[in-house]
Amino acid sequence: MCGADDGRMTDASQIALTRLAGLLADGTRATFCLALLDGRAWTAGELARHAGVAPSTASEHLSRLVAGGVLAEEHQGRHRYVRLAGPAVAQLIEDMAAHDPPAAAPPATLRVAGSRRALAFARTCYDHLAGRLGVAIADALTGRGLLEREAGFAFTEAGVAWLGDVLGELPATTGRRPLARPCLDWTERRPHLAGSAGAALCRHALEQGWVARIGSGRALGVGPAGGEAFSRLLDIDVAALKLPPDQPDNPV
Amino acid sequence: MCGADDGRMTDASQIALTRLAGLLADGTRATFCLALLDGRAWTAGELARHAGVAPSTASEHLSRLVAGGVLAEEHQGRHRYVRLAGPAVAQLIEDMAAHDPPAAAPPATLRVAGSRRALAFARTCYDHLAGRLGVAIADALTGRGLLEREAGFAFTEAGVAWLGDVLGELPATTGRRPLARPCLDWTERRPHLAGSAGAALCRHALEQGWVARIGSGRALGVGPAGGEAFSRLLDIDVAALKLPPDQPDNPV
DNA sequence: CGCACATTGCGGTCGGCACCGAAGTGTCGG
DNA sequence: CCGACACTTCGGTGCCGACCGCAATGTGCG
Repeated sequence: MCGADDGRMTDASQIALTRLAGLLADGTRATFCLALLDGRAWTAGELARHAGVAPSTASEHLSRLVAGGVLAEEHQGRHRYVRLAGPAVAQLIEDMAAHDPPAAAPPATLRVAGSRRALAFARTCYDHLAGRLGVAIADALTGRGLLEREAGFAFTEAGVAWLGDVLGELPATTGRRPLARPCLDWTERRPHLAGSAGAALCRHALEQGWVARIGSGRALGVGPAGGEAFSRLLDIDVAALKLPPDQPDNPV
Repeated sequence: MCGADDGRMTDASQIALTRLAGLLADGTRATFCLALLDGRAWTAGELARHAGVAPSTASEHLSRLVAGGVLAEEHQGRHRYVRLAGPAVAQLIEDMAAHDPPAAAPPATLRVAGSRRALAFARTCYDHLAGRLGVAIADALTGRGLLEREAGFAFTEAGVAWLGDVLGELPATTGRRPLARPCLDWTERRPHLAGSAGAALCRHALEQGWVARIGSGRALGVGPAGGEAFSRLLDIDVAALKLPPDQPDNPV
């Protein structure tokens, strides 16, 4: 009745299946994909260091993953940022990683999901703050008339004064690096504050103990001092950021 | 806050991911798995011929797939039957095969699902009838007092008469092969009729045009003559078998 | 009991691929 | 304009695995 040309269809599926599986069958590439499960965009060098391979090796792997539709890439200056191509790919990788060979393993998927949510909350991007916290800072600066969004980011006169007040001194502006620059956030899809001011603010936050690195990655946690500081300086409610508004509460 | 020991967790996921992906990254193994997507159990030799490799090669691949939890095996006489380990594995393989590299391909999943349903309906098993049709035949024979289920299958006196009436002659019983034997159906999980009577009935159904092979596999289609014959001989409603009762209608 | 057949185990061969180091290209920042 | 840095490209090396043929094992059937 039906079932004609099953052979051709199977052949096409076969090459698609082996191609995708082959991409994930390598330990280094699998390490890349699992690291990218946090939803962030990583640079090629970061992934190389994370996996313990030479940058040239990582470059080849990334090119292959991008060509295979597993990753999406974006060039930003001298960096090559890569992220998972989409939620379907992320789901597929989680499913495969969760698949147990003989006996069941503890629910690893749960921990990955939790980790992903934590990382979307606050992290560093290159040398400045990103994630929901970074976006909230940019929003608060704009809302209080300290930062202009027209033609890229630019601090107002009041904004420069605020910056000097917070940091104790203004960041050096000797080079060509602008004081403020917008940087697209990879998880929020909205700009956060980059440039020398963004870097100085991030360094200051780390030095003051407002935020602290979690583990060896770029994830950040906000301590009590940070909650107080962000609330006092910019009226940001850090606790409210930890659960995104569109995602009430689904601990799986 | 959270996120501790992410490294260990990632390592564990990494080996699980590469292990599973490595199993599916080979063309021959992928061909096996795609063939098994029909839900049937195949013998090692059948899969070897289907993929065009030596039996020894197929044997190694199957052992690896079984050890990796992708396939489940069952030994029946001198045959080694393998099938997908479970619906989760089948879903995973379909998802991976449907994943498009650069541009999207037509919905192959639909066709596979359709094919699978058709194959679960009627097929050959070794040399006799299986699938829902095979199970229905065994049920009808039992219900009409032609077949006893105690201590394996055994035809009653009326059953032997019915058999001779249908076939025109009784199947040879010279060897040690029993006239009737139960054979567990892989998709229905219930026994159907094997033995020399099952083989003779299958051969007769093919010769009379009651059923016909679909493509090169073991799938069978039931023609008009078959519908009439099964209804007249055993009061089986073939049309009702085509949609399983517990699965109303979900064309995906 | 003996033949036929399905399957498995074992060496041996060969191709593919992951890896590195070194050299080249483009960008950032002073 | 120049140095530092991120990344890419290009040989070259070594290992892993897919494949086969042959021999051995176990089962079904006459």
